Amino acid sequence: MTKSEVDNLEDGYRWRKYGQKAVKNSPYPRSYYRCTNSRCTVKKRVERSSEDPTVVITTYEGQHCHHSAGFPRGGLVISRDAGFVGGRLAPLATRLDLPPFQLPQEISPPPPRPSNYLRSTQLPSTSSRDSRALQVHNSADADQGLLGDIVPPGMRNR
DNA sequence: CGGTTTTGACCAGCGC
DNA sequence: GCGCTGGTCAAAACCG
Repeated sequence: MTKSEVDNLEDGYRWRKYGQKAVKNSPYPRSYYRCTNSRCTVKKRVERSSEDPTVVITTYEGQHCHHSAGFPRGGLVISRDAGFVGGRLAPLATRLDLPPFQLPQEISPPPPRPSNYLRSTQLPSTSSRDSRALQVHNSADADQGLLGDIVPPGMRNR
C-alpha cells in the first residue's frame, strides 16, 4: 500500500491502464494498470482514499523482473516526489502532517518527463485535512511500506 | 502508425 | 437463486 497526493504514482515503470471501476468504499474510481512489459505480469491497482483525497492506495501485484524499462532516469525507481526521496513512502506519513496547501503543488514540480506521466491531476487540496484518516493508513504504512509496496506480503521471503 | 486511454459489457465469486 | 462487487477484456477514440 502506498500513499501519495498525486495519482501519477509513478515508480519508474511503464503502466498501461486496462480498466477502471467505481468502488463502494470510496467515491473515487479505482484504476487497474498492468506493466507494459510483456515479461512481467505485474499489476497495479490504484484507488484514492475516501477520507483523504490526497491519499492514494496503490496495490502492486507481482514483481517486476526488470528495471525501469529504459527510463532516462537511471535504473532506480526514485522519484520526483519529495515523499519518495530516500525511500518510497515512509516519509509520507510525515508529510501528511503538513498543511494541505503545501502538499502537492510544492513537492510535485513538473519534472522533465517525456511521457504523458505528468498529467498532474492536481488533487483538490484537502479542505479539512483530517488527521484521523492519516493514522488509519499510517499503521499499515509503517509496517510494510517499503516492501509491501512492490512485494505483496507473503512473497517477501523470496 | 503505434501505443495508450476510455468506457461499457461480461464473467466469476460471495453473501443473503 | 438473485443481486452485488470486483476484476478483466475488447473496441473505439485520442495523442504524439
